This record gives sequence, C-alpha cells and structure tokens, in this order.
Amino acid sequence: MNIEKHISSCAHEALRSLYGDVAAEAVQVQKTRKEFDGDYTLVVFPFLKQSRKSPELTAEEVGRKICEMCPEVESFNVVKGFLNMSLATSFWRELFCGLVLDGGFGFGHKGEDRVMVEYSSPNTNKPLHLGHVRNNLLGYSVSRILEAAGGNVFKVNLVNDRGVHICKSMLAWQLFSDGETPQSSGMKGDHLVGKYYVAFDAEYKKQVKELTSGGMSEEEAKKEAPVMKQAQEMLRRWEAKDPEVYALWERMNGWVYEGFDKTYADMGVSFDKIYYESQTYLLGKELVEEGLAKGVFYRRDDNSVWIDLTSDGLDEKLLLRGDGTSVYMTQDMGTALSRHDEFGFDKMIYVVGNEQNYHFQVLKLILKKLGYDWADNIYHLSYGMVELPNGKMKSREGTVVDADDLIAEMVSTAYDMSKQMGKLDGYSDDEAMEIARKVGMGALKYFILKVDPKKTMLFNPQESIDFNGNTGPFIQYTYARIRSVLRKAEGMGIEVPAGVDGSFVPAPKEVELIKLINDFENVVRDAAAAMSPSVVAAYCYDLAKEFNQYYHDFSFIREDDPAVRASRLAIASFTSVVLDRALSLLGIEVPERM
RNA sequence: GGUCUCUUAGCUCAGCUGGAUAGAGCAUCAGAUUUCUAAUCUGACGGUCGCAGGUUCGAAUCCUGCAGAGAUCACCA
Repeated sequence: MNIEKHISSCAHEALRSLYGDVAAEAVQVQKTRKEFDGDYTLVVFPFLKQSRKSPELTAEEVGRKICEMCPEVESFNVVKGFLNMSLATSFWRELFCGLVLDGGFGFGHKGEDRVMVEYSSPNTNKPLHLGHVRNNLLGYSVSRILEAAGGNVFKVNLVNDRGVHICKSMLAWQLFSDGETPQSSGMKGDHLVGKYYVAFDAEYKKQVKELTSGGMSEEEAKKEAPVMKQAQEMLRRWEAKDPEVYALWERMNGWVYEGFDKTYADMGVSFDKIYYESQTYLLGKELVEEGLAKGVFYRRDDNSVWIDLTSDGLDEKLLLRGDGTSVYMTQDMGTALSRHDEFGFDKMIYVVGNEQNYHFQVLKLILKKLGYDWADNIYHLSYGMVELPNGKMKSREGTVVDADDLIAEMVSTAYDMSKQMGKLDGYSDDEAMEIARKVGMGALKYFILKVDPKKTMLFNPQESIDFNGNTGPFIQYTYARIRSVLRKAEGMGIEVPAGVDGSFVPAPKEVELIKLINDFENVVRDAAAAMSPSVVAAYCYDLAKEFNQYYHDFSFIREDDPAVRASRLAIASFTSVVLDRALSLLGIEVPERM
C-alpha cells in the first residue's frame, strides 16, 4: 500500500478540521530522514498563514489532531516546522502480513496499456559493441519494468539489414575471402562479416591514397575509389533483386543473425518481433503524398519533397529525394504508422542513443502536422553514450569494446575471483560456470543500468567493474546468503513460515525492512514513469544494504525463541523474494549460492 | 551560428515533482569473524552542488545569464 498517500490524506483531514479549506497539494508527507525519530514527516510551513502560529506550535497542534483522528499514528515529535510521526508497530506487522498475502506485487498480469518498445536495432555489417550493450540492457529492462507496472509490452527489434554499408562487407568478402565461412574458420558469424567490413575500409583507404598521390583531390578520390563504386553498384543490384547479390546478402546476413542470436542469449534479452529494414524501407511514401495533398509538405524544382519546420525553431527537412527514393525519416514515419495500424499502441518507445534526439523531435512533429494525434504517445528513450577513459570508442583507432569479448571477460573474472575465494569448492564445472555467468553478467548489467539512462557514462575496463560495494554481486550475495540460511533451516527441520503472527513485535531494523519491501510497488511505478532502470537498481541496493545490516545484528537459525526465529526467517525469506523480483526487472539472475 | 543535453567528494554515481546537517560505492586510514556465507558489517577522512543573479519562509532541485563538455542541424541510417 502507499502509506505516504494514506498518511497524507489523514493529515489533510486533520488540517481541514483545524483550519478549514486546505489544498491537497499543500500537504506534503515524506519519509522521515534517518537522523530523526519517526516514520513519516509532514512539512507544516505551508499552513502557517492559516494557523497564525509559529511553525513549532502549528506542528504540535496538527500532530495532536492527526493522532486523534488517525489510529495508525501512535506518536509524534516536532523539529522546527517538521512534524515527525511514528506509526504503531502493530501497523507494520499487519502491513507485512498483508504484503505476504498479496505476495505478487501484481506481477504476472498483463495490463491493458499496449506498449511497444523498440530497442537494439543493429546494423548487420559488424558485431555488437559496448554501446549496443547499453541499448539492449536498457531496452530489455525498461520492457520488464513497464510490464511490472501493468503494461502489455511488445518488444521489437528493427534490424538495419540493407544499405551500402552492408554491401561493403559483401564486396570485401567476395574480393578477399577465398570463400571463408563461419564453419570453415570457426569464427562467429557477425565477427567474420565485421572482419570484411574492416577489410573493405582498409582497401578503400589504400585506393584513396593511391588516387590522391596521383594528383586527385581527396574529395574526388573518395568518390572515385573503385571499391566504393563497386559497393554502390552492388547496392543497385541488390535493389534490383539481382539473384547473385541477393543470395550473397542472405547468406552473409544469416551468419550475422547466428552471431547476434548468441550475443542476445548471453545478454538475456529477447524480442517479440523482429522487423527488417529490407522489408520496411519503402514504407512512408504514401505519407509523402498525403503530406503534399494536405499542403504540409512541398515539392522543389528538382522533384524532391521537403517540410519547412523553421517556424517551429527547426530546419527544413528532406522527405523524398529527387529520384523518388525515401530517406530515413520517411521510413520511420511509415514504420510508425504501420505499427500503429497493426498494433494499436498506447505508447511507442524507441530506445535510441541521444545523437538522434533531433530525428525523433522531427518525427513526432511531422506526424502531428499530418494530423496523427497518437504522435504524442511516441517516446524517445534517449540514452547517453558510453565513453572510455581516453574518450569515445572509435573503430578506426581500435578502441571499440566488443560485446562478446566484454561478456566473456566479465564471466571469466567472476570465475577467477570466485575460485580464489574458495566459493566454488565442491561444485562441478557446470555449476561453477553457471555461478560465474550469473555473477559476471550481474556485475555488468548492474554497472550499466544503475546510471541514469540520459547521462553519458564512463566505462573503465580495468577499474569500473567491481564485485564489492554498490554492485550487482553485492545484491546477489545478499540473496544467496538468505537462501543459504533458509536451506540450513530446512535441513534442521525448522519451518519457515510465509508470514508472521500477532505476537510479532518488529524491531526498528525490521520496521525499516518492512517499509522498504512495501516500497517496491511504488518504486516500480516510479521507474516505469521515468523509464529508468536506475531507480530499480538504487532500490535493490538499499534493500540489500538494509538486509545485510539486519543479518549482521540478528540471529536466524541460531535464535532460540521459536516465535522470534520464525518471524525473522519470514522476513528474510520475503526479502529474498523481493530482491529476486527487483533484480529480474534489471534482467539480472540470482544464484542460490555464490 | 541555431537547437538540445550534461556539470554534485580524488574517481564512479544517487539525490524524482523545491524542505531539516547534500548521500552511497571505490580509493585512503582504523576496527569487527569460537557462532547462520567477511563478495559482509562498523567508524574516520573527504563538498564553494561549474560561476553569477533571480523567485521562495526555504533552492543541488525552478527561472535567467555566463563558462566548460557533448550531441545534432546530410539527397547516411
């Protein structure tokens, strides 16, 4: 339940009975800060004009009234203009019982709100890198969060599988590969294709250099380089569905998809539908006609079509080339429309890097101008770039952090560290690898998701990923520890009850845990509203930290009093359930031991 | 140049719709294990919340200006 809201409306009632008309917005109830006594705090400054008393006297007066009117509020104290209220321990006990009974926090029920989330959206000419990792983890986590908050979520991926950049890899493979395949080389398909993309670039540079040393300007050389002309010719043949080119394209993309599937599986992300740009790139042309008919767009002498957005503080934007072919914006408009027709979304979320902020601003605006009001339901979940200690990732300088390498590195580090600490003693290789996989991926996912999506984040391969402190493994460890206690209890024949009985008087630390557990529902709602997994990450950390303190100060199976022991085990058990649920929203798995 | 975003401890980050003495982790230093997992816990050290104004009883938070960093303004996607 939302206790703040409840206390807030109690306070509102009390204020009204004292001072008459009081605006609900003026009533602000917040959690009492740890350094003060109390559970919830009412700020009384806004009511001084009506009370005509000092802040302290006003708070006293309101406090007495609330105690009188609201049975949950047991006592209060006043510090300056702050009224700190304490709730009865029986209230917390009953709250915990209610949570256990409810049990699910509404999980597992698909809501009414139809939400489409597009993320990942890779190019098929090279393997995924660190930037994609942030995108994928964010997209997946946000989907989970929205689902938990009651959305009917549909995850989609729009694969950029066509274009001259794809042809570059294909051409280089034809020229230099001697027929190399993933099978013949043992190389992962996406990496193999990426290798030829790099090979193209090398050859291209070589040719440009030759041409410029022959006296040609660099600009011209870039256009005239034979491999570039060949790549463009190949794109034309692809568009004409030339059987030979098409077959090669399908074959090489197939290799890439096999590779991507592996990376996606490793990251634990999935999609409900995959769109291919080769099937959608012609969409949107009828919208251009529509825009022209409505006078929203205009045609220039060279037959190209534009929209003038200067009155909205933006620029003029091209929508159709002079030769009648469409551009990125046109495709995206068409894709959005067809998705809306097909899926009927209440919300469409694009998880795309912040370098495309302008694109999405324009996309929404154009759709609005065409009269599609649902454009208001389009959200660009814009996330910041991942930077390395020496700046941005640059493929030319070989500073790109490859996703597969990173994953392998994380898991092997987790393995080595676990081994060193003797955590893997007595486990089979498979069990040990499974623990290392969960912990290593947990570290990576938490590290990336704990940062506010919109912020540029720094990734230091040597130092950034930690397993202590505010990290994924810290939270996983808390979970594993609880599970260990519960296993031992079971082994000793001690029953772990789901809830607590009427004799249970929660200690202050237990009240803190109950409060936090109760907060989970609000946290999910807030995270969904902000589309920010970092809210959930912070919650996981708070809960784990709180529990670790509890664990340190209290006994569980060592406790002699059976009733007390049972209550503690119940709290521990339920904490593990919430930790599991919360981490699952980040796509992080929990190990039963580590 | 226009538009947008970011700037909080040595480092990486929290601080949401304005509220009390700005919080964590890492790093540094000092402690805690006969006892349920020490990947833990306790403490110390560390701040001109980029700068300057403004609104307010009250500003890291809202507004304006300035500085620094980044993105974008393609007949690329």
